[in-house]
Amino acid sequence: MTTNISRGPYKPGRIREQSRDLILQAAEMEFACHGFRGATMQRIAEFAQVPKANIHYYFSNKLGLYGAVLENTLNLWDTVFNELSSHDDPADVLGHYIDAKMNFSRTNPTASRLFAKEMISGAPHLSAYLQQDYRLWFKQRMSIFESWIAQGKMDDLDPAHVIFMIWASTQYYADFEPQILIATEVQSQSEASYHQAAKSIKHIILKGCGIC
Amino acid sequence: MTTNISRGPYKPGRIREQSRDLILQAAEMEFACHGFRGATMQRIAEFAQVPKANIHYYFSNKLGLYGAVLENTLNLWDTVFNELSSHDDPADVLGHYIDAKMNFSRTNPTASRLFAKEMISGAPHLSAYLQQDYRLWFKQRMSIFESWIAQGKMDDLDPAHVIFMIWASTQYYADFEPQILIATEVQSQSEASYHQAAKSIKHIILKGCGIC
DNA sequence: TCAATACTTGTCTATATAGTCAACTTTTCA
DNA sequence: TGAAAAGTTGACTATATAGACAAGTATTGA
Repeated sequence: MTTNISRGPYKPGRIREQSRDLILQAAEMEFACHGFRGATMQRIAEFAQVPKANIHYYFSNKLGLYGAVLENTLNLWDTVFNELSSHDDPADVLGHYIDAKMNFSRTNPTASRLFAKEMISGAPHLSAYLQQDYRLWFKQRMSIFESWIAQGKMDDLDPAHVIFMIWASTQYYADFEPQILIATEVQSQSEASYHQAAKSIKHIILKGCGIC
Repeated sequence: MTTNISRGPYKPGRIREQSRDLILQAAEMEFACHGFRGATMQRIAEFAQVPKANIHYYFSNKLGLYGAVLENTLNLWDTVFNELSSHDDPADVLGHYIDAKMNFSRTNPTASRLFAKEMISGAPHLSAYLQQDYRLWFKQRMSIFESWIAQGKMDDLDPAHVIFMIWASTQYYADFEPQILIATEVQSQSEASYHQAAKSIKHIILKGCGIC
């Protein structure tokens, strides 16, 4: 009857959480597939099976929705990032990290693709993240590699390139799936095939870095 | 005065070629940055500094333009693909191929990004290419690796994963440039830094595959 | 040089899209 | 149980976009 002023103080409630999650999930798919500009609110609404106006009830606008999706994704990344811990044995640490990253590619391919699309577009919405958390993480991990090199536990390689190779190889299985499916002549990548790929990557990275 | 029926038989002439190239170049940038749906004919026209109507004189529609851009890009790819030739010495062949691919990433980053975007979107416009040329190329190169393995010239690894690792690592430097720039704390990747990266990749791949 | 052909472009149209809004229903809790 | 808050949604608007078109200019070759 009266105008709905809403946005006042609200009671959390699970409806809000559920609806937001539903929309975020649909948005992740659409943004990952078509990028920020190519995605449409209409298609997101259809995927989520809610009217378009409902999206605008939960998210300020398209950019706000995209930001929320990105934030979700970055939280997932951070979890995997931290799997590369400091430890005495490089073989253990790197082997474990490669497994964790491959597992992420397998279970969160859409998040991986969303991130890749954003990067390829020049990361216009990620500069804050890249300058802060990512930069710090990278520096810290670099020093781990450097101490391994100093201790003669691995070859004298620029650690940056080793990290890039691990990221590139593991994300490839999520991002370039069509190419992989056709090359390997299967309909879909199984858990076993991911496992096999991880094994090959670990073999090449560890042996290639002189870690054995 | 009279209606322009054009599209009849035409005389080649250099104007046509020049204008088409100009538009194709602008379109490559726009499509690489925003994907097929996110790209707009208006922005392509602005980049190329021609009126939008001019684009429609040379290309049937947006999809036709995208197809022409993709075809251009695939021709470039094929050139680099063929650098992986059959030869007795795996170290020579792979080393040369990695150099060629890195060189491609450095000199054609936009082509690499366009291809990546298309892949991440599920390669809806590349199925013909993937099913034909690519599939054939892949099979042929697989057999080269297999013969090396049979001759004990390299470790017994699934060649597919080795090829994927080379592609992933080399394309990473074009596709994920923002991440690389921030991690390495430079403003732009120099030819020297690409060379250094290629050296690291060659070290890890060759040693990692037991080719020495 | 002149007519036919190739090329250019301002203007227009139909449609798709982001976002608004007010009326409505459901949920919550005192 | 009832009123306030939270959530839903159909209808609307302004704008952006792909594409058409006709009237023009430039180029070419007989």
